Amino acid sequence: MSTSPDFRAPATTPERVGVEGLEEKWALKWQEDGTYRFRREATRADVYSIDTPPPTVSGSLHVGHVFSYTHTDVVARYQRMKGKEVYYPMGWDDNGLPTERRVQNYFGVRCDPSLPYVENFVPPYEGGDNKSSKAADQIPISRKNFIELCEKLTAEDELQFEALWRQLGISVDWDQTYQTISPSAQKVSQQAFLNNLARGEAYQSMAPTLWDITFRTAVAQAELEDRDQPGAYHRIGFDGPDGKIFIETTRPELIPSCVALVAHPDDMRYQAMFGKSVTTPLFGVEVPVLAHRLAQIDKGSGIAMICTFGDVTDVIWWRELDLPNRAIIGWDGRILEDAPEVITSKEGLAAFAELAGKTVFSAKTRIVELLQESGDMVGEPKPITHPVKFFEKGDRPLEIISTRQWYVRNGGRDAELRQKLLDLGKQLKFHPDFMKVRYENWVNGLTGDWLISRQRFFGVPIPVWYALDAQGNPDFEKVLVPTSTQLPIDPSTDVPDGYTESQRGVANGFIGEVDIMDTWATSSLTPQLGGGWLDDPEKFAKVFPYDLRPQGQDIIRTWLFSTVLRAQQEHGVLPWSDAAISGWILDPDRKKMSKSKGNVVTPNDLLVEHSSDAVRYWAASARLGTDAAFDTGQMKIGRRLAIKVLNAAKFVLSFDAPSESAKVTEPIDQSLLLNLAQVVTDATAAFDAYDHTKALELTEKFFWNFTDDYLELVKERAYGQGGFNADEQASALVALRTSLLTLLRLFAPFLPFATDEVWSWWQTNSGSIHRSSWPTAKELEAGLAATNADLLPLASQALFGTRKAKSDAKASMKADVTSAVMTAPAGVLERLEVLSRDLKAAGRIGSLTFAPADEIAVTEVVLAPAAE
RNA sequence: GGACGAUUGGCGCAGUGGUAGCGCACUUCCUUGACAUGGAAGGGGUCACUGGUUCGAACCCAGUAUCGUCCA
Repeated sequence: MSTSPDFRAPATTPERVGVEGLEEKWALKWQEDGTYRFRREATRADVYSIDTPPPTVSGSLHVGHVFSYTHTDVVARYQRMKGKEVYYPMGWDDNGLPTERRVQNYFGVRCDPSLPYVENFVPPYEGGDNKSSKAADQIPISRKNFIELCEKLTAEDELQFEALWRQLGISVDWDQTYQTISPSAQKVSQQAFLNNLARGEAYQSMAPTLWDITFRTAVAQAELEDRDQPGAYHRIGFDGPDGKIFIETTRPELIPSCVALVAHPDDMRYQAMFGKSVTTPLFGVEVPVLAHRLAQIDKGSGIAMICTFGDVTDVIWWRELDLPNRAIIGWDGRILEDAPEVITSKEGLAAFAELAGKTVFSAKTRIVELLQESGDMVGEPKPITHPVKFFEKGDRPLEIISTRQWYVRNGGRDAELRQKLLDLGKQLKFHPDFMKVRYENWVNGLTGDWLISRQRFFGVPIPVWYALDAQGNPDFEKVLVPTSTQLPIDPSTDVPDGYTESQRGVANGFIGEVDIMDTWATSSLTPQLGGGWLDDPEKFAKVFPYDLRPQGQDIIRTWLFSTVLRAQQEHGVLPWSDAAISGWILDPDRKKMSKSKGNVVTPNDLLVEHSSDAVRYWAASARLGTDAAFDTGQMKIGRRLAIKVLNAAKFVLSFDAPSESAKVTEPIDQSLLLNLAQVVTDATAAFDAYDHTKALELTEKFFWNFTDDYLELVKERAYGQGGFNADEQASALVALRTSLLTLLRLFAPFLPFATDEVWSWWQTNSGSIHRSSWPTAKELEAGLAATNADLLPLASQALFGTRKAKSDAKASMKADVTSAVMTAPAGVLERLEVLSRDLKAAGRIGSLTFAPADEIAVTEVVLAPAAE
């Protein structure tokens, strides 16, 4: 049991203080004491819940992690001290491609689902260099073996992450962890999908799909990025009724899949051609010439060939102009063996045979030769640079192929849902507010539903089977679903109700869906995963909707958006009330730090070198949404601050505790507490507005004023020297201890190690400072005369005058002054005279007189002869 | 090309209408009994540019430039 903090409590201070070793000591103590454990008996109103996007465990630890997680932790600690029961779980994102990739490189294996499981499989090596190794050198293993290795490696990675967070002092409840691939996560993910399906929010569709040929998987809009690539315009003639029509294309290899030519309806050059037909070169296929607003008059020759499919504009044309599908690119990125049925001529089939089986690249080379031989191509290819769509994790251009995929409605094709999501975005409080625009831009820019099928191995299976008809062909309209109690399932090994395993793949039997879900389909459920949606509904009711979602600005369109979407579908509400967006870490050249640039610093070394409090100080000095420079200088300041806190505390606590009856009677002491009360008020307001940097700045500024000026000013009185009586001494002691008690708590969210260290010297009956109460202005101001507030800044100016006089005289600050005259404007002079005795003691001034003048200064200083 | 943000002393930043601030670095001084992992004093900026509003602009408005991020 702990009691309220008591400034009179006796203290035991160490001989020497330092920040070394505090991390190990306190991380252990907090763990033993369960300092950050969530107490679920709290009411919902008393809970503050945080939904942190789980870090990708297979990614490397990055100083950016330290940065943004500190921002969140500062808020968590503040809220805890405000009396909230903080629910701060930690998840591990071990689901998906990054893990697959890392396992391949780390163990030198790759997944081949056709292989059987091998008991006690030993991978060729462990601890790969994390560089991409050649697929040919990797040993193929079964899906089950592969997944076992994924799980083994992620478990190791999780331990590393946890150790770092503990060392950094992130106040996570380590009893509340979750993974995005664990059985319970799979259950949540599959249940949410089945709910989507039941409500008509999930559907399957045969559609042109952006396809990464390296990963052999479909890719969603959120995972796309444009990259400028070299290409070349090939000028190619199509035979028309009135002679040749020339197009310029970067993809001549797609001529066999050409379904039409298209020009802008206003383009005068092609008015006469609209509605007529032309014939494709080499393949002799008749295709129409059509008009569409998306054709660019000023691009190339102004008329383009529509293929199925060369780019996303082709997909739009294909859809809007109702064109046939003549796909020629397969899942492996090679030209299909069979030509489209529309190619019937002997010459056409012969030309296609030249391309069949080739990669897109080789097919392009060959068809250019063929076109040049036939004279259908004019001149040489004209090099250009143009934007090409890539999978953000891929390194080859995406192709568009037609496949059956599962989709989740996201407002991209539904104005009503889109508006609903925009409205929810307006309700969500972004910090800083301007980040909201990124969400709105994304929602407004959605062009289609969310494709969630992935043709990968390590992930959450789409939990459905399909019935097979009498011929043994799948009937994708007959979707067989599991019951909730069966989850999680793997359709490739589990069997739907009403069937037996022997019916798998046979006529009138069933087959399992082989695809897994997009990682976002699970990651968008972190509120549900972390809060116990299915397993612990009682807890879920206490933490959902959450109070805070902290995250980076880069994942607003992915993580934030998809989480809002799923919460809207499942619960009809926002998943959180506030979103705190951290900025980037920039290197000294103002470039974003990233592994590929080789400018990343290892967080562990930083924490050891500067201390965790110091690194936290640097991170906490950056405002939300603002990019911060990686700055070890700022860490050194943080380290100095932490040490200063320890030393100042040691000094204050070196005096005997004042008696029960002691009161703050001296005007300057009252002024100190009144000024501190204002800091408490302002810092609290700043925290409530998610402006932690302002709270830190205010506290820090006051603290330096406290040590540099106030401590010096009342030192003599606190020692009971210089002719002060016991009441006057006691007044200083109460003020000193009360201030320290308050300052420690104001600093606690930023410097959790140093502050709890001091707390343990002193508040031995009060438990951890991190479970103590946040200070209030009210408790400081009680019984004080508000009119004294102005004295502290005046005292600082007066001390400054004294120091300047000594500094100008090149004398030691300790030098005795025989006499001096302090000047100040008339009204101020009376106030300063109140401080006369403290000022004389602090400045070692024998005789201090006061005189009116425009400015506060110390003049006519007569230094005592230096004593030998 | 669009959206958003930034531009303040050598560096990193604060400052949203009333005579430019902080930290680091720099110069000089002080080894004082909490702290040399310290302290004191000092030098250094026409607040990116151009217009406008205003008695008054780093701050509000319009435009320009440069940088960054996201999206095309």
